[in-house]
Amino acid sequence: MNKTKLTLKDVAHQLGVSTATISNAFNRPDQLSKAKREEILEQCKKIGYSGPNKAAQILRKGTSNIVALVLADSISYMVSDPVASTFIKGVSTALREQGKHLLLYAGDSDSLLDVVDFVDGFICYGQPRNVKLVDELSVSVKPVVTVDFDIEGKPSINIDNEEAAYQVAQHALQKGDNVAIFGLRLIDSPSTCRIYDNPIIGVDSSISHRRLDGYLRAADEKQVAISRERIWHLPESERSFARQAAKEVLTSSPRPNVVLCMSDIIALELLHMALEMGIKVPEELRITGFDGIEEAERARPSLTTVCQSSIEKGIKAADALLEQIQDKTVLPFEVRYGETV
Amino acid sequence: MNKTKLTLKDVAHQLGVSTATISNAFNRPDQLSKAKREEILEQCKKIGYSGPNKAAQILRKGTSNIVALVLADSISYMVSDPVASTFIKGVSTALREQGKHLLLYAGDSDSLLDVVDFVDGFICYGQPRNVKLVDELSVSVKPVVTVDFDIEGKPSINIDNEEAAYQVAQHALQKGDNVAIFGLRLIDSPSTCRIYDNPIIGVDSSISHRRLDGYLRAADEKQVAISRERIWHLPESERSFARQAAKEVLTSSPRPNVVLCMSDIIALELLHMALEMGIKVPEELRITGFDGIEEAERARPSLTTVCQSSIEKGIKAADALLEQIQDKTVLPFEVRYGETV
DNA sequence: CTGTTAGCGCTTTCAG
DNA sequence: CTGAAAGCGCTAACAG
Repeated sequence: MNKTKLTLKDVAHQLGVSTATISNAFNRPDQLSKAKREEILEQCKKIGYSGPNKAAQILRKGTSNIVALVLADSISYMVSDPVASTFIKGVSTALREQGKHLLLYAGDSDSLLDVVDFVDGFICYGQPRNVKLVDELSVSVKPVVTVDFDIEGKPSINIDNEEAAYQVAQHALQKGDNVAIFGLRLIDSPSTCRIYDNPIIGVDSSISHRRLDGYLRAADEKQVAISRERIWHLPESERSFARQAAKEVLTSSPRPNVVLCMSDIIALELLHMALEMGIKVPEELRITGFDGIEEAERARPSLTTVCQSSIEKGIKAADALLEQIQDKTVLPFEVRYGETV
Repeated sequence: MNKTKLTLKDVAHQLGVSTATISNAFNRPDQLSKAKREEILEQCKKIGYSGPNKAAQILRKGTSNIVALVLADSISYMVSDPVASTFIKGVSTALREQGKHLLLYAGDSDSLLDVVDFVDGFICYGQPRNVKLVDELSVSVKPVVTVDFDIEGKPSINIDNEEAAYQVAQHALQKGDNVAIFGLRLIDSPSTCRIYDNPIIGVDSSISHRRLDGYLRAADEKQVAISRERIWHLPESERSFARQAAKEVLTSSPRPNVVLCMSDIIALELLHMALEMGIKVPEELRITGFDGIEEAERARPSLTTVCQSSIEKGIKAADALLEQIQDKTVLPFEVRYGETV
C-alpha cells in the first residue's frame, strides 16, 4: 500500500534504471529497445505507476493536449442552441481523433488569462460577447482559429454570409414588398428592439452585418426600401427573444408581408406565431431563415433558408488549429427552397 | 518589445523586490501592505506581466480550477440530447460562479489518465459507456460526484428512479393491458432489439434497471404480465433508435395498447409514428415518457411523463463537488399527467 | 542505448 | 514585511 503517489524518480529507483529510461519508455519508444521498453511498462503496471504526471508534463513540455473552445456567449446559453451544439459536436469529433481534450470557455468571461498558459490553442466560435477576449486572442502566442467572424492575421472558417443572405433575400423579395428583418446582435442592447438610429456594433467583423448587407443589396436590386425601424435587433438566437419580436412585427401596421430572419430558430418562432394568428404563410407572409437546422425542414410549411454545415465547420476549425493552417477558409452554403416563400 | 514571455522572476528583478513579494501580491493579499500590493500590480500591468504562469501553478499547487465532466457517451452524442445539455447547463452555471472551468470528457474514452493528474475533480453524468472509467473513478484520489448512477463510497445525485417509474406506470396501466417497454441500455448491444434472454447489464448501478423494476412492480400490482420479448433495448435515447423500435412495436401483433418509455425523446418518436399510422392516442395506445423535456409538454397530445430538473441536478452536482459534500443526494421528481394516458 | 543534470515557473517555508 | 532556497515531477540535452 503506497502512502503517496509514485513519481517517475521512485520508479526509476525501484527498477534500477535511470529516470530518462522510464521517461523514454513512455514518451519516446525509439530511444530504447522494444524488449526493454515492454519490460519497463509491464513493471510499471505491476507496481501501479500509470505514467508521467501530466501536470508536470504540461509545465515541462509546454503542451497539454487541451484545446479551449471559446463560445460567443455563456456556455449555458450556447449548449442548448442547435446550431452551436452541432458545431461543438464537430469540434469534439475532430479533437477526439487527435487525442485532444475540449475545454469549454464562455464568451462572456472576463479574460482568457485563466487558461492561456496551458491550453494548446483556441477555437473561437462567433464574436465573444466580451470584446476584450478578442483583443486577448489577437495578441495570443497560442494558435487561434476563429469561426463565423474574423481576427486580422488569424486563420478563420466562414461562409460567405453576404452572398448567402443576398441569395435567399433575392429569392424571397418582390417589388412592392413590405419587408422586415430580424437581425442578431446588431446593436448593443440586451433586449429585443428595433434598431432605429442606434449605433450599429462590430460592423466589420460580425456576420450579422454581412447578412444585413446581403439583404439590403437584394432589396436594392428589387427596388424595395427597408427603413431602419423595420429592422429588429435580437440579442440572441433564442425563442423568447424571437417571440417578442414576432409579436411586435405581426401586430404592427401595416404588417410586413416578408420577414428575413438571421436564424432558423427565430424564423420558426415567427412562423408558429403567425400560423396561430391565422396568417397564411406564404400567401400573406413570407419568411426566410438562416442555418438549415433539422427542425426547419420538418416544419409545415417547411422553411426557406440558407443551409450551412455546422458539423463541417467544427471539424474544419479543429483541423485548422491542429494542422496550423493559416488560411481564411470559406465554406460553401446552399439555399434550401422551402414552402415559406 | 519583449522577445520572450516575462516570468515572475524577471519581474521581481525589474521591480527590485523578491519573487515571494510578487507571488504574494497576486495570490495572498494579506501578506503585504495594500499600498505595496497595488503598486506592484500596477507596475506589472505596465510592463506587461499578467500574473503567474498557470501551468507552473498547477504543478506547484496541485490545483487547476478545472473540473472534468465525464459524460456517459461521446461528447458528440451527449451535446445534442436535450436532457444532457440541460444538465451541462446547470453544471457550467454553478462552476462559473466559482471561477472553475469545464472540461468535457467522453464516456467512451480509453481512460481518465490523460487528465486525472491536473483536474480538480470529476462529475460523472450517467454510467460511462466504457466501464473501465468507473473503476478509475472509484480509486481516484480526486473528488468525484456521480449523477444518475452510483459508485460505492462516492457522493451522488439521483432521483428515486424506481419509485418514479412505478408511479407513472401505475397511472398508465390497467388490468388486461398488453404492455411493451422501451428501455435504455438494458443489455450490451449497439442496436435496437428486444432483450429476450440476453444478460442484463449493470443491474445494480444503472438507472434503467431501477426504472424497469418500478415498471414491473406496478405491472405486478395491476396483475399485468410483461414478458421479456415485450421489452425493447435501445442503445441510446436517440430518435433513430426510437423510430426503429416504434416501427417494430406498432407492427407487432397483437399490438400493445401501452408503451412505457424510459425517455421523452423515444416516447415522442413513438407518439409521432403512431399518429402518422392513424393510431389513436390514448384510446388505442397509451404512452408514458421520462424526463419532462419541453418538447413533451408542447406535443399534442401532451406526454404523460416523469419530470426531473436536469438543471438542478447539474447545479447540485457541481456544488457537491466543490463543497466536498459526501452524501448521496436524492432529488424530487414529479409525474406530469399529460394526454397520452 | 543509458545516466546525469539543468531547468520549466512557481509557491512556500524559514530566517531575518 | 522581505529574501533565499528547496522543491512540485518531469524532459531533453549531453556525455558516455
